[in-house]
Amino acid sequence: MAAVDLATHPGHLARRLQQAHYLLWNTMVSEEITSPQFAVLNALVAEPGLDQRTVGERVGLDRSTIAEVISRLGRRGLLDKVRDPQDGRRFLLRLTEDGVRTHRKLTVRTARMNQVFLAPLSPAEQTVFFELIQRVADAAEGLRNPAEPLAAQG
Amino acid sequence: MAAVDLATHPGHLARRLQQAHYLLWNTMVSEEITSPQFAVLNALVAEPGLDQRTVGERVGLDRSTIAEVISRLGRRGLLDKVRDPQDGRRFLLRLTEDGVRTHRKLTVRTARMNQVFLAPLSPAEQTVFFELIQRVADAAEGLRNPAEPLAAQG
DNA sequence: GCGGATTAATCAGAGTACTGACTATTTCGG
DNA sequence: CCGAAATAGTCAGTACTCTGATTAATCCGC
Repeated sequence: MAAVDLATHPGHLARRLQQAHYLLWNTMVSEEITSPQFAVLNALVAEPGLDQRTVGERVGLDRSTIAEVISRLGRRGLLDKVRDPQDGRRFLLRLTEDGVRTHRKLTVRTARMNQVFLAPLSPAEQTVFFELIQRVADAAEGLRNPAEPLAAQG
Repeated sequence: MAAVDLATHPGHLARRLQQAHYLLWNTMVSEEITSPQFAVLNALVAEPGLDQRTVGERVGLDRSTIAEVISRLGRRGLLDKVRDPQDGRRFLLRLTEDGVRTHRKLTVRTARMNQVFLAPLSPAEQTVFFELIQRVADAAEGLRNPAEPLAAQG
């Protein structure tokens, strides 16, 4: 009997947390626009004219995934994609009016959903919740991209 | 400028946390066996002979996903699947020797990985981290399956 | 013991997410 | 200015994740 308790495995908890969120999003926010899609809309509201790669960086999606998400949003007429005249490798992204409207509508619903989602925690606990998750995620992302070249190691 | 700060959105944080975990798992634990696959192996070490649906329940995966995960583990010879003679709808699952060996090996590596992943938090913070995530996830899952029929509600 | 409801599993379809290989374009050293 | 390196984006392949529809087997009321 060498089984472990998955409740002490942060990866397992992270997955369960995300699943629970996905479910609530589906019922309280939108069945069409997903959470990552909303994140992309949001990034383009904040900084219109970003290129695809940078949007991915802002919302934490790799080049392949961001390409698919953007292609879906484009098909639904929520954003436009034009070649950068200054750099023919880039596509510049900008929300359509419909995209802006959709973002506005979902922003309200998302706020409501977050309240329900976090309701089991007191305001003080919510602050801790955000802070701890962020610290763990930031640190792990840091392991990925070693900013400074490491010195010799055995 | 109506953009929101995604750092205050638990869904976004959950996704980032999971991605960070995925990455670390890949480098520190296994490139072949994924974290959900390990969860299935673990469930079958704890309770050999479970059926597919129950395994899904234990690890938090729906019927479709668990079917695919199990089919992959079966293809790799890590588990066996036999019809329940008592109930012809069910498949009973049991790890092969190779499956048990793999679980044992990954258990060690997973423990190491969890230490690295949680290193940014003090032991006290780690406890809080687990507790808060679990409470939020449990509550959201509870919204999904109303255990007892609710009384009248306005 | 027949027939409808329930339950276990599969299948089709959509979306997210990664890696590795490739193409197109730009940048920069000589 | 030419060619190598770097960069943006695409494509193929794999895996996870959900929903809704379908199939097969069991359960249960009569």
